[in-house]
Amino acid sequence: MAQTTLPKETEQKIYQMWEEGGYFKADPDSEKKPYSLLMPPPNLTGKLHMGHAMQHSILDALARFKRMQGYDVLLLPGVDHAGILFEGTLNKQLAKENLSKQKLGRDAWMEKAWAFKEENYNAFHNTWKVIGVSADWSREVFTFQESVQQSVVEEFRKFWDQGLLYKGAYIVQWCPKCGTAIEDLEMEYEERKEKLYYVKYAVEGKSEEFVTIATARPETIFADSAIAVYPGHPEFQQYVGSLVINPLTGAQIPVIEDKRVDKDFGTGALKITPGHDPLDYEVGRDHDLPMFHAIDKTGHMTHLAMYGDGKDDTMEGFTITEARSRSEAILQERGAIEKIEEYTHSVPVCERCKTTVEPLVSEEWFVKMKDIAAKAIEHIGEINFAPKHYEEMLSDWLSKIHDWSISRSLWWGHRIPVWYCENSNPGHKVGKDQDLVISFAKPEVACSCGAQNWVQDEQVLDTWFSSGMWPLVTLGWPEKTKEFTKYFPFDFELTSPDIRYLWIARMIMLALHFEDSIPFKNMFFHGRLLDLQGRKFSKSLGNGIDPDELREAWGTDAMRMTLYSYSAPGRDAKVNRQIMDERCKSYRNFATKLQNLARFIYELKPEETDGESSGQHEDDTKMRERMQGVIKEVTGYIDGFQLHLAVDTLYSFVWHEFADIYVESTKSRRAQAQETLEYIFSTSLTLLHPFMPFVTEDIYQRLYPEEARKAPLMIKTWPK
RNA sequence: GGAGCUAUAGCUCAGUUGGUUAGAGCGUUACAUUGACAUUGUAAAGGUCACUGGUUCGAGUCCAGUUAGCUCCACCA
Repeated sequence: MAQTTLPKETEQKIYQMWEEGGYFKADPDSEKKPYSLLMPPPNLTGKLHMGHAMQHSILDALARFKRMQGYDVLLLPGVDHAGILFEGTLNKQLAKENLSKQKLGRDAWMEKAWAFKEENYNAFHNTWKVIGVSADWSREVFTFQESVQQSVVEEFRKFWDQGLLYKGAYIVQWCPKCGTAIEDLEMEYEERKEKLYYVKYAVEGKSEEFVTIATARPETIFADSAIAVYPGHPEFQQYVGSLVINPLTGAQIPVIEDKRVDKDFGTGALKITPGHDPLDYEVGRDHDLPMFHAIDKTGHMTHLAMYGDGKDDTMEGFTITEARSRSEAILQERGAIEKIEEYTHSVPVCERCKTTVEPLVSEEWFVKMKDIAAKAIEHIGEINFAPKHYEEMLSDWLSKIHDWSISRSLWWGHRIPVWYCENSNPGHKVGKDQDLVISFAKPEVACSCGAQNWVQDEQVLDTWFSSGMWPLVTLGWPEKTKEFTKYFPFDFELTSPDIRYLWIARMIMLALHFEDSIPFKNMFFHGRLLDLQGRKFSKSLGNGIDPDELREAWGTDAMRMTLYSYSAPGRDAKVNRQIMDERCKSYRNFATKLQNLARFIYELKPEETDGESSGQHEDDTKMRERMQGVIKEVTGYIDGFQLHLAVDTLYSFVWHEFADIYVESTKSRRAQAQETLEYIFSTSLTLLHPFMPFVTEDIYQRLYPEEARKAPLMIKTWPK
């Protein structure tokens, strides 16, 4: 007796049969009405996990359902190059071989990167195919393939022509480990117990008078350019306009007043360090304060970290942690510390590598988002969200949007397609008149110096700059291909709620901006599978469940059914391996039930009619009516993306209404009921196919060899 | 500080538009077994649907509030 729903080899054979039959392929030339589904491209790191298995199972069920309903279905697959994540993962691996970006250099590193890409990429295909995804593999897209690179250049060029791009030195969140700017959305906060230092700044000319500030980061005192107090500070107001002495550098800095200083925090006075804090950056800008950098992009102290005139009075090269304790010691020595408090606060860390993020000023590219977001807000109602309330959440976020920082100091990504004339000293300002060309390849024209001394911008684009275009680039944008005409906007897209702002909001904005259209008609947010404590599955926690293991243990169809049972829109579920096994087991048993029903109904068919009239018994009529009801219910549930209800309905109908009650009741009048038995069973098989494609196809092939020779169950007409 | 989600059987979850005795899987208990199926069947135990109030002929379902948990956004000198 089989342990799984079907032997692996049988599943493989069936998949191969489908694929060779060309049933996965969309046909833009066909007369059939289109139904297009877009696979969220998994990140090119590691293997596919339970969340992917969930997404792909849902997509596949819908695709199969629509195909059976006679649509020309396009299930478009692809993979995301996952800029920062991929680069981080690769660098970690390289570190084990004692290699690094620096050691390898760009070209050698890229070679490694492409090899790593291949490795991951192939692993993806295996998982996809074994779980039965009926995607049109001939149209698969990788976000870093050349055609997409060309599309991204067009995207960039259009933004530029529309005056929506700008480049400049702004304060950004910088991850020293990844070596790049990241966005607010790519940070998370870690609660940390640190110290809050109350530091005294002596008032110039009055050695006994001080302005005291509270800071958690004494190492940034080197880059202070002012002290700000809130307006009307009872103690410090009198010093506004005076100078105070920086207790580390000895520099004189002004005391200013600013209403952004919180009078309830610390002493009501704030040191202003425009180079290393976003709020200070703004205050500094508004007060025309100079900007200093005491910390560099690698997280080490710069030459500004001088606390005396001596050659050795420097912290240059110190890490931030080292500099902090050293600064504390020096301030103590100098009597500049009034007190130190225990202080628990949240520290921003890089979501990818958990390194503390340093705000600093860097030269980056930005897209002006206000108008783009406004248009998205205007049209977002045209998208049908499941669950409904996500529409408002996205709309809220869009209304509070800020400019999008799109450049990343990485190598794995779409290179910014901007070429500067090497000799024209592009400097740090980029304006429309700059000697600059937007181009995928090196421009062939002469630049201002008369030769072709073009150099390309060193940075790459944020990975979401290309994935935000996913619904467009997968259909050949900006070309108006026949695929684009037929399949855009997509009928269905889904994702985990985690990336609704990073990704979903971007796709909506970009499609409306460039094509005046929503990117998809239905947007489905599935819930997440969490561990019993409600934590996300992660490598570091080791709490993940490998979909491959479930598949091996119970069979693909059993795993798919389990995932559908957890697919209620927007509902998370807490599971562990045991709970998943229990569900899988019940669906594996269900598959066995189907096989046994098939054997009973078809193989143990009565030879002769047993004298009963072949006319229908009252039970038969009732059963057929009930079947009609089930068809309606299931169709309705799938149309409403309630796969969990569809699956539930079929499970209890087939097992408990049909097998347990009806089939039992026909044993005394078997011949008379035979026709109805076959009708109910084959119809159920058809209805189950989108969810349990392998078992149902396998049974169908055996029971209906004649029909199956012409066409598999996969494209049998959906019952009405 | 702002927003959202969740609370139903021992566990994990369903419960479509408010309508008789609130469901499933697993678990528990008793019984059944040689003609499709022990990967089974029959039956049973187990729920004041978080709490309080409201709307209604009628509320797990709608409204308000309370409590608890989770998530997101903003801020964190």
